[in-house]
Amino acid sequence: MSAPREARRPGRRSGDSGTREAILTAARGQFAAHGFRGASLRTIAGEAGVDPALIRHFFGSKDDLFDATLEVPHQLVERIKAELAGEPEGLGERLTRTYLGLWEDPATSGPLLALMRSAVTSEPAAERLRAMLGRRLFAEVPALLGRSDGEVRAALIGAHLVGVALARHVVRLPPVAELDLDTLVSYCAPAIGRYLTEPLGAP
Amino acid sequence: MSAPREARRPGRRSGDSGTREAILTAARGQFAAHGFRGASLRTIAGEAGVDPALIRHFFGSKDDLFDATLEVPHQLVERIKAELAGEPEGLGERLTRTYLGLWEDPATSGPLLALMRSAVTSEPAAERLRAMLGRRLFAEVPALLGRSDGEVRAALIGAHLVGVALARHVVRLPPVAELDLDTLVSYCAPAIGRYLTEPLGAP
DNA sequence: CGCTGTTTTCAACGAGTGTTGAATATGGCG
DNA sequence: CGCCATATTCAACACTCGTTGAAAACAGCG
Repeated sequence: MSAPREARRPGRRSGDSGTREAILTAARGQFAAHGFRGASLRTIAGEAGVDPALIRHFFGSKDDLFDATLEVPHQLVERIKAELAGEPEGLGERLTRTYLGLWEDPATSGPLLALMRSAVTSEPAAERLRAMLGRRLFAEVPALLGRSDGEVRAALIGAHLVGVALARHVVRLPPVAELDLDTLVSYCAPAIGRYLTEPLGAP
Repeated sequence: MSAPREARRPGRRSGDSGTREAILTAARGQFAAHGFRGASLRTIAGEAGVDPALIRHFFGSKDDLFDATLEVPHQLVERIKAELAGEPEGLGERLTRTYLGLWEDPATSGPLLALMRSAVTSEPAAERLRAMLGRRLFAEVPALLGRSDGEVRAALIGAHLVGVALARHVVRLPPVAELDLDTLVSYCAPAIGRYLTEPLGAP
């Protein structure tokens, strides 16, 4: 089934063993699959073909390892901010396509899953998410959009999109999970667009 | 800090000790706070002022206890179905107010939180949620709405509302969490209404 | 009263957790 | 070559977890 099981003796390996990266990759996978609490250092180490003690040597505690995993989402926030700075024509559709597209690519969906699974279960992780979104995204949206109530609009849009991603990729609810990306985008984009431009509140 | 610590000796207690209900209440609280994995039988038992072994005596395994906790959400599904059967005038607003209102009342928000936290982290719980929504809600929506694509519409509405509830009550994202219910409903209701009535897809 | 069934605690097992200190091998520098 | 820093494993500690079998106290019925 898996790699040869000759018990490896201690000591440094030959050549450029990309062990550090292997651990990070395994950690992302496990955090994405089971959340922060559900993922165990022993499983992560096993998947990386490594002793658990090595994780501590490289990263310190389990929390520190989780932090090291959160670099990618930071880049994603930047990507969305860049999108918002573009021309407002068709912004709603581009936004939903970009965001939902991030969930289709395993390379980016992994960290997003990990963040979601962990933020829902552990308060410290939720705090990190709040800080990341609040300080780095919402704070700049009003300026980018040229509207004073941009923060609320951004939050509503985020809530809707996250809800769709959750239904599609976490709970895998049949109707939303089985649509292909293009039709799903065409369904959601109008609502997103209206949150961007139309007046808020009751008519 | 807490109750008197006289070590209680074994044996039945006097009178009608509502212990079974106490365990259920504590379980709901802990599952809501930490999800299925994060909640421990020992903590639940401690909060109910009871030995962990008593949980097994009443409910069996931890999974069985969790199942016993899921009665309330079943009732909530029925409540939403009743709403959908009402007159279509202003249905969007009534729906979002009803659903988001469920999250404001601690009695109903507890089980919802537990379900959400657990469905996101554990696949069996997600399966239960899928079954509950798929069989008991989505299956009947097309008939209730008198539209063939009612299932997709219901899923999109659900995704949006769940996303808002998640932002407001789980992650507690400032803009959405701090609005009072009425304005929040007035912001979201139009989008929900359009998912109910307007043609789906790109213009 | 005595018997039976239910409720309750106790003590413990076995597995899994994060973490730690020490031992061993390799790489690269002087 | 010799030396030090780095990479790697091993063995173990101190917990916590879910689960279990048995014993003790009470309730209610005959």
